[in-house]
Amino acid sequence: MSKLTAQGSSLISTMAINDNKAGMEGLNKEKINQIIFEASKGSKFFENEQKKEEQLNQKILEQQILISSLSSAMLFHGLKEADELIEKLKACQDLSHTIVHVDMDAFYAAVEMRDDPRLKDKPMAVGGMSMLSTSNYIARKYGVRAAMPGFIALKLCPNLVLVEPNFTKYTAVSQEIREIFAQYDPNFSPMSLDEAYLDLTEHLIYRRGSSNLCRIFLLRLKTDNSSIVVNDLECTCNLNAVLRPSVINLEELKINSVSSENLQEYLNSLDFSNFNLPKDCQVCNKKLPPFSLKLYDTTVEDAVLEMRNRIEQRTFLTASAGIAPNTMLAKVCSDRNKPNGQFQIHPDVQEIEEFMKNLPIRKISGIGKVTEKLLGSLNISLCSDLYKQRALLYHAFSSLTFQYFMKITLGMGSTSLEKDEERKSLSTERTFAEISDPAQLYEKCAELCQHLAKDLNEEQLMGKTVSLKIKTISFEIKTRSHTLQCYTNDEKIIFNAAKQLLKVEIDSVKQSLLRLRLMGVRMSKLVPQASNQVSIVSLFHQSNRLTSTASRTNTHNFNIQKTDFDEKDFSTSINILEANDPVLESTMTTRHSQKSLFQKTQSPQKKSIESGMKNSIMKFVSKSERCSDKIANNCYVESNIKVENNNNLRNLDCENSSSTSLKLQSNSKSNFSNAAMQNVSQATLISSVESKQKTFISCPVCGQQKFDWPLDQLNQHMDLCLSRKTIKTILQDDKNSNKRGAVQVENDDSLPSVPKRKKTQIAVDSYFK
DNA sequence: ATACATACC
DNA sequence: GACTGGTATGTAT
Repeated sequence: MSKLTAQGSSLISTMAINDNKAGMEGLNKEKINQIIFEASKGSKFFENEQKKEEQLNQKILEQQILISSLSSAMLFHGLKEADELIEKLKACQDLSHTIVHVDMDAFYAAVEMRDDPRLKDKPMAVGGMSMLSTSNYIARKYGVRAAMPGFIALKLCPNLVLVEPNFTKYTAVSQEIREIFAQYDPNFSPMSLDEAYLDLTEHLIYRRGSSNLCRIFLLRLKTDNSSIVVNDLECTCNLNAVLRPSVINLEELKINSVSSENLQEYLNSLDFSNFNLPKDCQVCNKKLPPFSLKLYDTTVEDAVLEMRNRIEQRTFLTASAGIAPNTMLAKVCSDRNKPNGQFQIHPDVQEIEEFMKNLPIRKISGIGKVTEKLLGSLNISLCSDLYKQRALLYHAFSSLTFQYFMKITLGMGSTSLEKDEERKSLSTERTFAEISDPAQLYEKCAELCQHLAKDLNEEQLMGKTVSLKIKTISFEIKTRSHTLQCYTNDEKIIFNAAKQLLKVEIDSVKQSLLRLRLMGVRMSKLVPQASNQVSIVSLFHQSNRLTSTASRTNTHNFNIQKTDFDEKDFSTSINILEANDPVLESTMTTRHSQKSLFQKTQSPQKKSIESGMKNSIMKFVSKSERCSDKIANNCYVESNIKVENNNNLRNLDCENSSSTSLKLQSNSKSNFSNAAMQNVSQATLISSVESKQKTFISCPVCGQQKFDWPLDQLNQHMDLCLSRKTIKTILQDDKNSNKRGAVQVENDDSLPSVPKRKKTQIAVDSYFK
């Protein structure tokens, strides 16, 4: 602090170099900060940072005032509350899991160095002049790091080599490491292309009972300690896939006869030239490299070492790992011995306490530079300080944040990896050279909406809330959002909403221009698009056929009549695109699209088995029970839904149309508008019978029938029915068997640092395959 | 429901 | 000269 302010009012603390990252210890921070400062000062960006800094200082000031106004009685109360919470937390501390966080070392940079050895001894970074994704360890010595603009990095390190990112390549490598992860935890939780959490608890049980053979792997012989050296003539295929089966096969009997203690020695003594092994790789035809055999123990350390070695053999890249009883600690541990190392915190309260004592709060995932500074003003810099200042924290922060802090100080975190929650939002944004011409702004907006609609369609999603994000040339960020009447992924409807949000902003700076450097569009409140909308339409036809009085129903009935926005609220002269026929047809296939550099990808298991309809039912049901106990219930709900769903389909197929109904989100005027059809994605459809322009609808839950039941009323009715009847019955048994303690905080759900994955929608039995 | 801020990679 | 892009979530209103 003092050093920074000593340089004048100028240097911004939150902008200063962050030496938190591995490989950045003991830098000449002062010099680096000076260079960053010189490169930044006077820029719009810098001015905005100053503004933010002032706001933060203001917040700190207010916090100080609040703190100093606390009476000793209040402080005592805070202390009491804190201690009570801590007791409850301790009571439900779970040390029975073995969580591992695996993180590739300088991932993008490492891939580039692997593929271009000329980079190996040079400072390099992946990214461009305006932003870096990552840097190698040589560059880090100069203070060059991820999230730093390239032009500043070049000032810090004039010899820095910039490499354009190649995401296709990183994704391919990511695929390879995930294949390995899956062998240790099929339910692993990827956080980005280069890192994942694994729950090794089950693997370790299996491992302890496994034969030595299962724990022997091939390692290429290294000429030095650091990295595998490959020459051009040698095979670089997956060595353990190509050769391990034959080696193990040949040696099986002997290996089984040697005692575990002597086995490694025996493996070292083997001379493979005597073996009848292929000399060349059957995949690439190149010469197979010389190798040794390594036996790994049944311990966690060896399991993780084995995994890391296999990653290296497979990708020629190194990974670091952290082993601990929860995700929060595992994450911190994986950073401890980076690069190419691992660290374990054993499931022991004393050891955890000892570890937390001197751990800087900034190391905890979820505590960033702002929270660090905020807490710094309360003399908190280590995790143990959170405990010391617990009485203050109780008063200074929301109860959620307070709980989060208390959990940190106790070294507690999530002990399960709840996987693959459906995404909550999808967005696209672009930075550009200043645009202020309204026509061009609308044009940009249209582009973004087109992009977003494409992504939504590729992911088979529809959303309800459209948000516009803008960043002015002075880096001020604004978001404006509007929730539509119904779910959509139609480009025109999205644009119609976005353009009107944009219009308000353009109009609001009256007499002058809205000058932007960035625009983005986001869709949230997502539901899966019914994957079989076409067949649903045909089901309408089918049910019509069943009813002699049925009137014609065709797709034109579903056309949207007007745009979703109220025209009176957002009258606009811009008329580039009008909302039209949203797409009714969609395919059954689920396509994956590669998104951000860091985005998690969903597990393949899930996507392949879900139909849109089932998804929507799951979504609907889960919403009501979102906060309840998860895994067990979900499995149960899941299987019930499956049955119900099948029954539904059977009902449709046969003539039993006694219960005919449709649950739709509120809708208007026309019996079944197009928008309503889109809402089928979150509908439970059994069947529908139309007669003489009127519709006879019955609730699929209770069977109650009504003539021309207004959709919003039916909706409400079904909400009630489902939540009251279905869910309650389904969950009744579980509630009994799954008693939940009075301690709310046991569940990590709402805490910032916890990697959140909601429920597992994979069928129960797939776990055991 | 909306806006903004913080955090993560 | 130049300071990203995508997602989630907490806080405040």
